[in-house]
Amino acid sequence: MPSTRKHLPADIRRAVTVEAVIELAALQNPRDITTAAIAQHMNVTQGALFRHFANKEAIWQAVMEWVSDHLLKPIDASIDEAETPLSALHAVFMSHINFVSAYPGVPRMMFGEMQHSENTVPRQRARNLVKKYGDRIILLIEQGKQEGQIDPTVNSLAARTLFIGSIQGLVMQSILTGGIKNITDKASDVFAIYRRGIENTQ
Amino acid sequence: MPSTRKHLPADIRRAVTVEAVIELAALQNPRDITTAAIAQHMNVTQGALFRHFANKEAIWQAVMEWVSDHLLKPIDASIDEAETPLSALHAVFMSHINFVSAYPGVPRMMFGEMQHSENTVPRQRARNLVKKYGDRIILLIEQGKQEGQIDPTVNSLAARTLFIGSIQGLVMQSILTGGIKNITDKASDVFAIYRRGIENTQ
DNA sequence: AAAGATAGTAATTGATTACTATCTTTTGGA
DNA sequence: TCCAAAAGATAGTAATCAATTACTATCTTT
Repeated sequence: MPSTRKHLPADIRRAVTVEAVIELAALQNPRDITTAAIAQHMNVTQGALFRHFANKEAIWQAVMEWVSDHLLKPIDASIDEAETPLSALHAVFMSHINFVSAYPGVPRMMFGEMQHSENTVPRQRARNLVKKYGDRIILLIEQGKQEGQIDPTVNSLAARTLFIGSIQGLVMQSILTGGIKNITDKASDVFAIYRRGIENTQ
Repeated sequence: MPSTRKHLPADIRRAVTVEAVIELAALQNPRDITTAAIAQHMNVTQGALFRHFANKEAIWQAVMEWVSDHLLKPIDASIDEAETPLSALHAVFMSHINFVSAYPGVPRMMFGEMQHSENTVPRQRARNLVKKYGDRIILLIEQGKQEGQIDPTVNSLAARTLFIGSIQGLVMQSILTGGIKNITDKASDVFAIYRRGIENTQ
């Protein structure tokens, strides 16, 4: 239960702002979330936002940092707990699906940030997140090859692309059908195909 | 060489407008392509656009129709020419990659249209295109199962999701790296993994 | 309790946007 | 050759947006 106090400490207010943006992103195109809409959603006047952020871009920057933290943390935990590279890939896959299921606005924001032509700070953060994420996938695939679990003839870069794409496909379909809830069920079947695609079948 | 005449017949002018939007979408986020930018790109004043389109949404509608035509046509041709369902899938995959390689702005527009919350006509067209496309994939997969080329235990819906996702993954990566040209090379490796994932290995 | 610091309000600004009203030029057929 | 209709130019409008300003309320420290 967030405090109903009117005056919040600056760091709390910034966190509340980030939450507001993430919640709004689940309901509408992130690109046309106005500062007025953000402020209204957190019961504050529009001008108050600029007490805590230099400009709107700074808000997006904070949001992307939040996403980076909250996606990578459970994923790294999944990797640590897994016993084999292939089971780690599966765990990462499911962690990721759980994340986008909990925060449906996030993939929409990522798509949006990527499309920028100018290299804004938020976009750099988004790119950086995807890169870090991809590096972890590559590492697991290489480990899987070494341990004989993954076919050595598989192109690791292509496997990484397909891994990320498989989640994108699930997200896109959930956007189409409207429901992001049953995404978890379908995820298993999709990963099963992916797994067959890279697994070593000697 | 397009005519350098100032006054063009209405149907030609509409076609030129669609082309302008598609070209601009390759350079910037489709959402913030202004009518002024479209007009400037085709050497016309902004007000002139509204001689040929009732409003901006009508422009997007025309663009989505163009996309639908120009994507489905070569894909249907690929399917007709192919001899087996699996080779048809491969041909469709490559047709699609060639298309997004030729018109890098199109996937960006599709992503953007999908994210709308309101059900605008352009968004409906986009959804409809994805549905038609997906139906073709499902059909090929089912045929492949019947002919024994594709593993019958594979979930067809999941296979469709992964097929579309694989292309999305390639597009996303090309957006990240900036170059959409070498996407064709990587595409083969990605499809190879996908193929392994669904192929019948009796 | 006084005083300064922090957080929020309400109103306003300039810039940008889609769209429109009016005038001008071009085009093609009689 | 002339003229009406089509196409484009010019010059607006109203609405929206991010950002700023002057001021007020509320906390915290001494």
